[in-house]
Amino acid sequence: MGRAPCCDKLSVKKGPWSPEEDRKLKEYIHKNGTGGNWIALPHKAGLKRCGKSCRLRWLNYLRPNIKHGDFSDDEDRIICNLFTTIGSRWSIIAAQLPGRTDNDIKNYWNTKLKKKLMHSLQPYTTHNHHSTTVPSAAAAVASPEAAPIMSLQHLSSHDYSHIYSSDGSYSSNNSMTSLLSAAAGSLGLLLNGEQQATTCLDSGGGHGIYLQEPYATTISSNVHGHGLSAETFIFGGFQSQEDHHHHKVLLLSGSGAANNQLDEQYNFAASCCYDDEKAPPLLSLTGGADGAGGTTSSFFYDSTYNEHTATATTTRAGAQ
DNA sequence: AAGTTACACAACCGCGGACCT
DNA sequence: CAGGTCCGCGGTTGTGTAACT
Repeated sequence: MGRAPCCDKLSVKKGPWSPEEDRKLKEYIHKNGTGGNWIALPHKAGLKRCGKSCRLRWLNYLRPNIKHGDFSDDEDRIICNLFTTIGSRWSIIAAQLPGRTDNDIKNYWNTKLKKKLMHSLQPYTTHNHHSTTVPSAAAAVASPEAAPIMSLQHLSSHDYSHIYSSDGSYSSNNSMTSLLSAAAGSLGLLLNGEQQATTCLDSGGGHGIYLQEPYATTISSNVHGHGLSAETFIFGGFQSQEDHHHHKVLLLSGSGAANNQLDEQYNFAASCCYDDEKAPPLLSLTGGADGAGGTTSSFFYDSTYNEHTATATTTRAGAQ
């Protein structure tokens, strides 16, 4: 048989913790430790709380050396880098930031950092050089003919990539997609309904995103053919201008493993765009992928990238 | 001043893997 | 090995408060 039930859900208190409850919990843990059993702890400590609730309160708030308050620029950078590398693995990210909890970082990302990142990618129209609203990728797809080409302010107008949705129905409400949409909008990407099959890695017949040659290097993949979702990942390419001073990295990112018929396995880091003459890279990009079912890809990038050392290849046996 | 909306943060919920009996 | 609970995680919701109308 197993263990005793966690707690009597009807008799436990919920909601915000009172100072008195905090005091009891702190006192108990200081004297006895957690004892490796959160379920039994509240009863022993004289608290009418679920063990899970006690654990959360302790780990996220009462534990010593917890850091509250503003995040530093360094912390921002670490969070951005790790998020784009491993996704929303908050506990792993928190492990890299002493004093910060996963919950803290998660909240910070959702409420501030994501917006901050978006704001740093403010677009403008390159056709007439006046400010305009950022069109989401989804909106651009819905009305491709009306979608203005967007670009970063410091990128010249010829420095475009075009991004395509295979069926023109690129849309999703998941947050990664929203981020990517906004990023696409600010990176000179134009979505429309055409398909660029030659560089397609789409294994599921769904809404792959394709970078138009000659700039295309890497492609998105829709593993299960259900549009963008948590199981879907996108990765993007990069390009540079001839003068070696302006490097643009397209933010199209994600990570994941696909157990589809092609047995593709990917583990990607992400990227962002930057102009190394104006600012250091916001995010870096590393990664690679391998596929046992006929797909091979390699993809790497680092902050010392230049057009001679960086490569990105995407090949798919029998798919061309 | 009152009502409404937006935001930040704390806490809860449900799931999956680890573990116990 | 099976059946059950525990633990930790990530997503979501709830709550308090500031800003706005």
